[in-house]
Amino acid sequence: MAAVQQPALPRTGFPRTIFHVDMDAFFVSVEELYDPSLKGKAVVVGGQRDERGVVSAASYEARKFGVHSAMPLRTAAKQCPHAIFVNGHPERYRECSEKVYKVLGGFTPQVEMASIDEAYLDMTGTERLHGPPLKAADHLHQRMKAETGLNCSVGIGTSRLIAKVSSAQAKPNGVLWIAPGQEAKFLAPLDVREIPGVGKVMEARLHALGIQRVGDLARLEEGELEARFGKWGLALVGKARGEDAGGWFDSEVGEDIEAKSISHEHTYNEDTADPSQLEATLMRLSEMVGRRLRESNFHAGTIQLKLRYKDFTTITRAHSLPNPTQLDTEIFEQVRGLFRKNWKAGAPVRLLGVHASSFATQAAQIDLLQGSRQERWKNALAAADRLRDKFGESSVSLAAGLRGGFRERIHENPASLPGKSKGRDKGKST
DNA sequence: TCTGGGGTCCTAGGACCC
DNA sequence: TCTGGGGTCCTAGGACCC
Repeated sequence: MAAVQQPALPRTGFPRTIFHVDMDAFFVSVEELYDPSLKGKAVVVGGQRDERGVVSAASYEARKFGVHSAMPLRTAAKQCPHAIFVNGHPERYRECSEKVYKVLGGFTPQVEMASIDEAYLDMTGTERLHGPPLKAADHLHQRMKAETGLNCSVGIGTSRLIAKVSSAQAKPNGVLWIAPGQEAKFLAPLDVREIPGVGKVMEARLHALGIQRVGDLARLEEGELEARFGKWGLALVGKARGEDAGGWFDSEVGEDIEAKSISHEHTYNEDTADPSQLEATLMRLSEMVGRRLRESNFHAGTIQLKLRYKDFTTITRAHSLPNPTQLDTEIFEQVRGLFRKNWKAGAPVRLLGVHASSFATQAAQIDLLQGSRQERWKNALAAADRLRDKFGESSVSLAAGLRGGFRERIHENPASLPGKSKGRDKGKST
């Protein structure tokens, strides 16, 4: 009997079991591992009390005094004068984050670090191995503490959204499981601000409509939300029901996502209008960006300058390159050109940034290596399209995709081929 | 209060092409 | 000669997240 191919179940056809694991006061906890005398005290990580900068993380003790992340350090010092201020140590956090990742990998291969201190796990179908969700989470909790010395909170639900929101409710050091079917009921009493993606601005706009809690969203019609908030409004309706509506939230847990940009920026401790100092900073930032491009083997097609003046007005100016680059000198040349064209000479500068994006795909990189072939290919493909326009879809065919190399053929007119591809017919050629 | 640094995604307008 | 409409790329700015 022939095997019957089962149609893939739609994603919504059965409930997934998603864990969101969020480390508690991560930076502070890591600092405590290095200096146990900090335990139980008001600790602020991010810099010294008189520095220009913001709080990266605050201990629960410091939070009692209103200190929270993103608050200016100087404000934190006023609110909580007895707090201990600690500089951040990114290497330590990265190292601990790797340990966290290893622990999580012991539970499922489908682990996705969403940032340095939080991860999503797809635990669907692991019950035979790990038991029911709450038991698995309890086990995870213990293993995490034993192997990293750190506490975490775990949210469990049928979507990333529910897992994320429930881990926040579980803090600190707790576990919260939202049973399938209970999503909307769980969300309804929460402030709209608890929904990931609703920030200060969206919150204010929703409040202006009389919407304070997630449950209030149900009172508005979908059409009205879409009219007011566009694409976002529609997604919001889904979110209020606990669905992973739209964008990144919809992706499978553990899918590899490539970086889309690399940037570095610097805020001066004191504003400066000295051109040589400013350009020296741009050089340094360009080198940092270039190094990371080469590490990741990316070539950037667009280079962007960021410039913030004393009064905090900020401009960005971008330029796209004909040939994507990963070289410090080329990055610097571009960004210096943008700087010279756009800086109001003499105006004190607070921040400079260098940003690289539009990374070349592998195919485009091959094009690049082969110099003018790129141009001829583009012309050939454009010619094929024009033929199609004139004579119909079947008049021209491209024999193979880019994957196998440059094997395309324009059947009707082989002479127009831009060069020949030799060998390497089968298999990947990258 | 006086506002870091690293990212992602979205919107909107203009250029350009078909 | 005038007109329109869609698609894509580029640029600038801003909301949001950790």
